[in-house]
Amino acid sequence: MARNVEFDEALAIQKAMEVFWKKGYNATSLRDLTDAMQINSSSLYNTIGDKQELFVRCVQHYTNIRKKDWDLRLASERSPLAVLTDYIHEAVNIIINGEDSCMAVKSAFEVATNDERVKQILAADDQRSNRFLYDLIQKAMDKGEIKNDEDPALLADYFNSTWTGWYESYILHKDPVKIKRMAAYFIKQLTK
Amino acid sequence: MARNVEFDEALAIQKAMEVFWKKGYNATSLRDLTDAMQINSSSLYNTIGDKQELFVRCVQHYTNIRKKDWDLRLASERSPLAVLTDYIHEAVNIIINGEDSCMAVKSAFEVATNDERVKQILAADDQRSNRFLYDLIQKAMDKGEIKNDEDPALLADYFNSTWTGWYESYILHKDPVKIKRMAAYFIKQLTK
DNA sequence: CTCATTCTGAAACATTTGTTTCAGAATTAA
DNA sequence: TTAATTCTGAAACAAATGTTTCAGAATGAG
Repeated sequence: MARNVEFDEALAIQKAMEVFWKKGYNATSLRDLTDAMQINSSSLYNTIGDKQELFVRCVQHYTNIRKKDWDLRLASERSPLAVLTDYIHEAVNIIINGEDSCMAVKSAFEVATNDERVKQILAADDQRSNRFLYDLIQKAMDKGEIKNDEDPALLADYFNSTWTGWYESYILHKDPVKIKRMAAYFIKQLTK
Repeated sequence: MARNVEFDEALAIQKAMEVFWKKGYNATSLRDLTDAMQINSSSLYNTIGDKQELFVRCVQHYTNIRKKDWDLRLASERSPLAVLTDYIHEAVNIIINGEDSCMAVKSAFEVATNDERVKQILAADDQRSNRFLYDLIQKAMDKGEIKNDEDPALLADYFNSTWTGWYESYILHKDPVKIKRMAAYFIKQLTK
């Protein structure tokens, strides 16, 4: 037959994702992308497609990574509450030390309103995040690690939406203490 | 001397703000703006300045409106808790019925990371929002309307960052019940 | 090796972008 | 009215945008 694709598509998607993550969809040009991916635009259009398609693939990639992380944590042998508090502390560290906000959050506000496919991917991702919290809360309640006088689904919903505001706060104020105090209050609410 | 500016600048800013609000900064073109403002680009550049400057003015305008609303509510004769719960219910209605998410939130994620002036304006706005909540919580505690076993500043921080996630949730799931249930839990936490 | 097929690189594409130019219309103070 | 000044409209600007084209290099099957 004929020759195969020369570049590593997975790596190229990873590189493109990093650019989209940092600059956002609309502020990223095709040149920015092909520079980072180290491929020619003709190769891009031959294999992946146009800018929108590439973005969809990048968001997919981003949410896949998150999914793997949640699955790994859920499979842990440790106590549900410990897994949950660890997760929260690591989330705080990512907010405080990360170079950019969560790509899912940024994309929800910039792109999801106009692109149905992106919205679907992010909605599914949010649902998994929700489910992750729900499972941990439920298990922690069963084990008596936290009080069970509240609907775990409601708590999962509520806590799941809480992170987003922490990102915004850190963008505006760059105050690590603020985030840490909110996280501490968050955990205290669960356990007390 | 010479002739005066023909167009109503305040109205033009309002119109520009609506476009930026809906489409975001980067997805809005100068043509989009001049069409909505009904002025020629030469007039725009002569009076207000370039696209960035116009955006700054629009964000300013947006946050000014919010400030007025908070001041009005704080001046109310009603009980602090009633003012607070009313505010929350109205916020929920805006999320559920509004055509777009909060412009301050959208701009924080899309622009504030790259534009120092926008960041400053939004940080100041966030501080006022915080202060608004703090004052109400403090007053409600003094009046014994809510329990006072928690630092009001922490509560204000925490609650202030909570809204943002509700917007994201509504973009992704368009589920009014979800938002209402979170708001109810929110109020319950305060009062119980 | 041959040859059909597929990929790549560089250039070109038409649009759209944000911004500027400038002649002429409009205005105001004298 | 005059004259100095400032605004407006239409057109033009270079640069950047997303996308396509195509000749030739690379590849794998026979």
